[in-house]
Amino acid sequence: MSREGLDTASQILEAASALISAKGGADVTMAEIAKAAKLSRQAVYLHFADRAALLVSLARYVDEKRGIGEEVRKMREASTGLEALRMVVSIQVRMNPGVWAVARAMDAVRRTDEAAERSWQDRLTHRLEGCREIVMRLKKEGSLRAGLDVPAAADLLWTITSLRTWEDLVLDRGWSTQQYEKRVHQLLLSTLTNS
Amino acid sequence: MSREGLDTASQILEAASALISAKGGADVTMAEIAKAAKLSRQAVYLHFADRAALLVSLARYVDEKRGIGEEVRKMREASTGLEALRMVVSIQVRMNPGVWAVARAMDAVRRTDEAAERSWQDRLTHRLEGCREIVMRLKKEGSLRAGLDVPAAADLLWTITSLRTWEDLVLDRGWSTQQYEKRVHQLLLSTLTNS
DNA sequence: TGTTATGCTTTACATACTGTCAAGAACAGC
DNA sequence: GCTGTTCTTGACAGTATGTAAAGCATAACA
Repeated sequence: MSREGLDTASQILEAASALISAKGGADVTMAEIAKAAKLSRQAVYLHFADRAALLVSLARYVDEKRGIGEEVRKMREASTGLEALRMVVSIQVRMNPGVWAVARAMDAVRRTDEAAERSWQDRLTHRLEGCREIVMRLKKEGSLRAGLDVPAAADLLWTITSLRTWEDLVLDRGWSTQQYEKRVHQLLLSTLTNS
Repeated sequence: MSREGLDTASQILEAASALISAKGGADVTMAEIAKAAKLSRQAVYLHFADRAALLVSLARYVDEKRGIGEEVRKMREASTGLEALRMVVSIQVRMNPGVWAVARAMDAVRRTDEAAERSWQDRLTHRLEGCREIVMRLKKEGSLRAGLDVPAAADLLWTITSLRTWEDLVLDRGWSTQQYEKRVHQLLLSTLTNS
């Protein structure tokens, strides 16, 4: 609780975030995290009930650090649905690199851990809600492609702009940031809109 | 090596496949697999060097059992690129339910295991090659959307028809098989073709 | 019929990680 | 100086992977 710097829990999350990003995977042990945070392994358990709880907090921490909330707020205030659509892709491009490794770690444990699964579903439905809003704006503005109902369009927007798709195209297929942004935007336009 | 039935390795893979499908995840231990195959845990290690080797073999086994090779062959012999495009989606619908759980298990271990990662990349590039063939047929037949180059189109086809997208839409978002088939086909048409 | 090779079992062990527990040190505020 | 909080140290139980060694059962072989 020193006046300068972060509290201990945040120090742990910071260290964990750095470690997971560096190793690029979920295979980070509690001992490694503790060491990186310059604490004993047991001290970590004084702040987080278990590994899953730490990861859940970590996901939230990484989001906040990246200022995702602010970005999403800006997107909501876009002048048109079409503009919001463009911004969604832009946000993915800027946020995903820093979020990816931690998200992978979450995804890996969520099958076996109840808390992680709930946290995952929270984030999932939250993003889905954002997609639904955009699609409804498109519809309201007459931009939504004919014969496409709102729920289906929202689901499509959601999966096309997912971290997984980004991972496929950028990390596996080696698309540059510019290529991803341009092509996925075009994909969304031809899929969801009548333009 | 009994005349009737499978050999021991196949018995193990069969048991592992059933277990992973039943539990729907990668959290299956070697002891559980052995028990399901009615063998001692050590006997499993007589047939597979380690857990990763077992999973790699398992992926191949599940593919063969489902007859994926035959399906892909049929798709290659489709009369037109547009027809092949329709068949890709159809294959996903029929194969993914039985392949999904095993693929999840593979995906989970591939970050930490070299053999699993190589096997994963093999399958990945193989499917990607199939996507490239289809896109080239589209181009040859003049169906490819204007301004879309072949590599980019192949990557898009590949990620849109991936197991992950299927998982997102069918398992997470609850799309029915018919909905997935129809909508994803439509998505591919409006994204990749000029129709 | 005896011998041998194969496939499997049993038991034990080394290693690594998670999570728990208890005793004590360091250090703050009062 | 006392007390409460935070952290450390060390130990422990439980579970998983993977290795090793000795023995058993059986089918093929001579």
